[in-house]
Order: sequence, then C-alpha cells, then structure tokens
Amino acid sequence: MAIKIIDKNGNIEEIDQYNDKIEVFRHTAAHVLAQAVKRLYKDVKIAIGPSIEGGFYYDFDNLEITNEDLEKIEDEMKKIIKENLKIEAFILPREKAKELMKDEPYKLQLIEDLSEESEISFFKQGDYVDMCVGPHALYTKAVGKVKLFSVTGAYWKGSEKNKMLTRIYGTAYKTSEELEAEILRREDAKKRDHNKLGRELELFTTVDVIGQGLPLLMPKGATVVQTLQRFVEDEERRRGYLLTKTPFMAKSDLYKLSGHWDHYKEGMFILGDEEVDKEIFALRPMTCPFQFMVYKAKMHSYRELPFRYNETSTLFRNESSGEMHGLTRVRQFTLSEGHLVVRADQVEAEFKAVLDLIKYFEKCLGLGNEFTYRFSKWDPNNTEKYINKPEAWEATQKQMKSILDSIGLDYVEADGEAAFYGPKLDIQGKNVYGKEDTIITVQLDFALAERLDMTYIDANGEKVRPVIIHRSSIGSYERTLAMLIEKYAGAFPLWLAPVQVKILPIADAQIDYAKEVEQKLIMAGFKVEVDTSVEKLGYKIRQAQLEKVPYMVVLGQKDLEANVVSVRARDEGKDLGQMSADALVAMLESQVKEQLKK
RNA sequence: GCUUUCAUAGCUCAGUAGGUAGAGCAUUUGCAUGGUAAGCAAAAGGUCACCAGUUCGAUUCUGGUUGAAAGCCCCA
Repeated sequence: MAIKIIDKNGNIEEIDQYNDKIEVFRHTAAHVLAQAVKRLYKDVKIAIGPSIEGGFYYDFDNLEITNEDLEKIEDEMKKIIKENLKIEAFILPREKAKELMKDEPYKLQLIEDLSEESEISFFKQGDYVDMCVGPHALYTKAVGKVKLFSVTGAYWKGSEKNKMLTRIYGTAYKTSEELEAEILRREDAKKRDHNKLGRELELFTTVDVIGQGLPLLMPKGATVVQTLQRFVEDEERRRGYLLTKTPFMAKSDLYKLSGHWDHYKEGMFILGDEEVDKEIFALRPMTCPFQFMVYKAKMHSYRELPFRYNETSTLFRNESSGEMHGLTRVRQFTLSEGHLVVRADQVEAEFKAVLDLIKYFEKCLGLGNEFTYRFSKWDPNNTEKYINKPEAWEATQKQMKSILDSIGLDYVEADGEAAFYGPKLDIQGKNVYGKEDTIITVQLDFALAERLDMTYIDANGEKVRPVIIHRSSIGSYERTLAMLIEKYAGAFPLWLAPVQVKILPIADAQIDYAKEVEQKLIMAGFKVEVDTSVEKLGYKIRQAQLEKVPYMVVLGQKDLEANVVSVRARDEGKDLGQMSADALVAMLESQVKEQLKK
C-alpha cells in the first residue's frame, strides 16, 4: 500500500516502502514529539529536530524533565499519531515568517541566518506549526511506532558558547516488530560494551582515588596488551623501524619549540607554576618532539634516509572531565607512535608502506571491516588552531590526496580535523552504540622539521629539510583493546586470548598430570590455567565458558592412562576428542600461524 | 567544562516515610562428586563513596567534593 509524503511546495509523492524514506517518517516523528511536548508543557520553546542515523531528536528550551517523563510524552505522541492529523505545507515571505514565529526565539534566529530573499517553508499538523524544509508524511499515522530513549543536554547550534537545551532522543519504525527488534538490538549492544564486559572479564578496572580516565589493566587485560605490543614491535622491526625510548616529560622549552605549548597547552599536564618556578615541566601529550631530538642528535646524509622511528609510547592528555569513557577516552594511554623522517622523493613510497603495515595489523586483529577512512584537512578560517601557511597546506593536502587516490582508498573528506602542523588520514572505528572514534592516524607534516631545525645533507653538500610522517600503526593499545572486546564480545581469537587453554582435571588424581600438560603448553609459549577447584566437571566447564577461553582440556583417569588430553573448542562448542599433548600444541601453533598470516 | 541521572557487600540489586542494614551470585570452611552447563550446609563479608550542615540521633534530609552512566562541546 502506497504511503504519501508532502514536500514544502505541497507536492504529494506516493512511495511503496516506508523504509525507502524512513528518514522522512522519523523527521515527522520529531515534529510529533515537539507537538506532544508543546501540549504537555507550557512555555516550551522549540529549536530543531532532525532525523539522525537510527532515529531522531528534538531540542527544546525551557523544558525541565527527566527520563521518567518520557513515557507520558510518548503516550501523547501515540495519541497524535492515532488522531491521524493531516500535514499541510505552506511558504511565507521573510517578514510574515517572523511574525508567525514571534514567540519562538530559536526559529527567529534561524530566519536571521537565512538570506534576505529566501522564502521560508512551514509544516502544520493540527494545532502545531513548525518551520522546516521537509518533506514530511502527509498524515501523522504514517509515522508508525515510536519510542523515546533518553533526555540529555545539547548546546544550541552545537557551540559551547551557547545555551544548553534539552534534547530528547527517540526512534520510529513502521511496525512494532521492527521497533521491538531495534530495542533488543540496543540491549544486545550493551552486553558487548567494552566498558561493562571488559570489567566483567577482569581485563581492567577503575578506582575512585586514582582518578578519572586512569584505568588499571588487570592481569588478563595486561596480557592481551603485552601480546599486541610484542606483535607490533616485532613486525615493525622487520619493516625497518628503529625503536626509541624517550622521557615521559620535558621542560616547557621543548614544547615551545615544537609549537605544542601554543597549540596544545590546555591538553597538557603541567608540573609547576609558570609564575613561580624557574623551570616547569610537562608530561608529554605526543612523542613527536622527543623523537625529533633523537634524529637531531647527529648529522645525517641523504643516503641514510628514510629514518623510521617507533616507540611504544605512554602519553598524557588532560581531557576535560566529562569526556572520560572506559578505555576509549582516557588521560594516560599507550600509543604505537612513530615518526618517519624522509626525503621529499620518498614520501609517497613511505606513506604507502605505512598504510600496508596498518592494513596487515587490521587483518590480524580482524578489524578491517570495522574501519572507515577520513581525510582530515585544515580550516583556513581557523588560524588560531592551525599553522597559518595556506600554500603549504594546499600543497601537502594535494599530495596526500593523490597518494590516497592512487591506492584507491575509499575515504571521506573532513574540513577542520587536521593536526595543527598538517593533514591527516584518520582511520575511524565505531563502538557498539555507533559512536565514532579515531583509532589510527597518519599525518603529513610540512611544518615541524623547520620549527625544530631538522636537516640532512643532500648530494650537493647542502642542508635540506626532510618531510615528516607521523603515524600510528595499531593506535592506542587501550582503545584498540576496547574495539577488540566489542568486536569479539570478549571471545578473543586464540592468538590474543589472555587464557588460551584452561585445563580441567576431573578429580585430584589428575592434578599432577594437569600440571605436566600445563608445563608442556607453557614451554610452547601458550597461556594456560589449571582449574584446581574441587567442583564438578560441568561446573568447571561452565566457568571456562563464561571466561570465554578458546580451548578447554578435560583430564580424567582414561586420559591419564592413555597419556592423552580431551579437547573442547570454545567456538561452536566443538568437542575435538582425545589427542596427545604434542598434537594439541601443534594444533594451537598452526591456528595462531593462520591467524597471523600475511 | 556543560545538561540530566546516579553512588548500599567483590558483582547484580532490595531496604530504612531519620533510630547504623538484607537477598542472590561470588569468597572461605565442611560434606558430597571421576565424565560434560550452577550438588548440600555453614561462615565470613558493609563507617550505606567522601566532607560538612540540620537534628537528641543522618546510610536516609540539605550543601559541597570525588567517582560513574547517557548526551553535548572537544579529542587518539
């Protein structure tokens, strides 16, 4: 059955499928929400209410409610939908529009932002009129089933300088089955949330008296990070990287040289008081200037370049208090951070090699499909935030774009997301709730070599400025761990699992044998635990499953006598039967090898 | 930093309309148990996040601090 929608000029279109224009119905749902709020609360001012991925929201001023009130508003929305109000579109000239919206200060501001000659469109449903470009459903019944999720604050026009409004989030679907499925999906996402699951699996914890944004990796979490770190450092060495270990802090002089003092001071932990102390220090928020000093410690010939420095680098950033979240937004984190000092003619090849390394890590972690690419450019109007050299920005961005295009990378462009010294390729990951974070970044830097007076001697004996590529290969270990927890719902692939094999002796008589098998697996490099409790086997298996251990080894009298082990795999709950301990080691080794295949 | 909500045992939560608190799971002990998804019993465990105020008395009311959740603004 066709559903009708109406645009701002009053044209009516018939569509077959609700889902083809789902954003239209959700946008209309936002209007229904505003209408419901207006009916229930006097003196509320409306701001804007668009459809967004997965739903819609509407912003209000002068509305003080809590989550408990949402049910009441939802009921009013259902009533409006049931009333099946007809939606009418009309257009007014600017002055008339202002007259109509005289009691809606936010709408008036929006009118002010529009050009003088523009005509302004309105949509009306019953007693409610909203200024809006549409289109909308022709009748409120077409909105379908609605659900409100939360009430939060949001700045007017997205600027912290403006007033904070009250935002209500919700969603709409054609049928209640689809709506129920979405609610279930959201509940399921909660179960994978690294901030919950990571604590349950004893990967990390936080402590009030230690502070916000300072998670503690517990033995299991630390083991996963250690596995990752060894893997990254070994692979980088194979690819010609040179390891550095540089200080976690420096005098302010260093950051003044690099420009971080001017551009990033707010984000740094500063030790000492500029007014009082002769010398003040700051914990490092990036490794760049430290590794540059390693380069500068001696003269370099053009023949030596490129230099590829990497460091498993602990960084400190003084994030504002409302930002901290689990392992994804913290004040201290460890980044696989590297800087390549290259000649201009090497930029392209080195940039591509960095991407190749990143792709390899993505593959081994199984995160390839989770990522999207963002080409982050500067904002020429924001000279506060960026080094103000328009020609250099244009040239560097052009070069980066051509490299990205030449390897056929699928990316989106974003203005105003660059580093202060150059454009970035950001590799973005999404958490279980759809929120995006930068996981890995590669940056082309035209500025810092000059600021820090870095040079090499070219074939003519002249001093020349190198180009610098800033790069991470796996991102911050904390944030990557969070991605992995959510991707695998805690059931890590064998090579990453903090406990790879759990040995379950059936009775005390097999404990010595269990220790023997454990020793064999440990010597082969595997992470093993023996369950020495006196519980029944079924109970032990249940525990191992809750811990999401990849392999369980059951040892009973029969196994001991035959000198074999009975193996169960976590995945698909497969029973692999009896095998010798050596065969088990061989099986595990080949599986790890397969998982890390180039 | 801002808006809203919140903080009771290791975890999940109940409770006290102001008189210092309870359950399930986990832990410990005893008993039971050689074989595939939670055996039975007992014990232990809490300055009810912290600091003030009101009160004869505060875990409960008020204010502040710290920490947590969702979102905004920022950001790897």
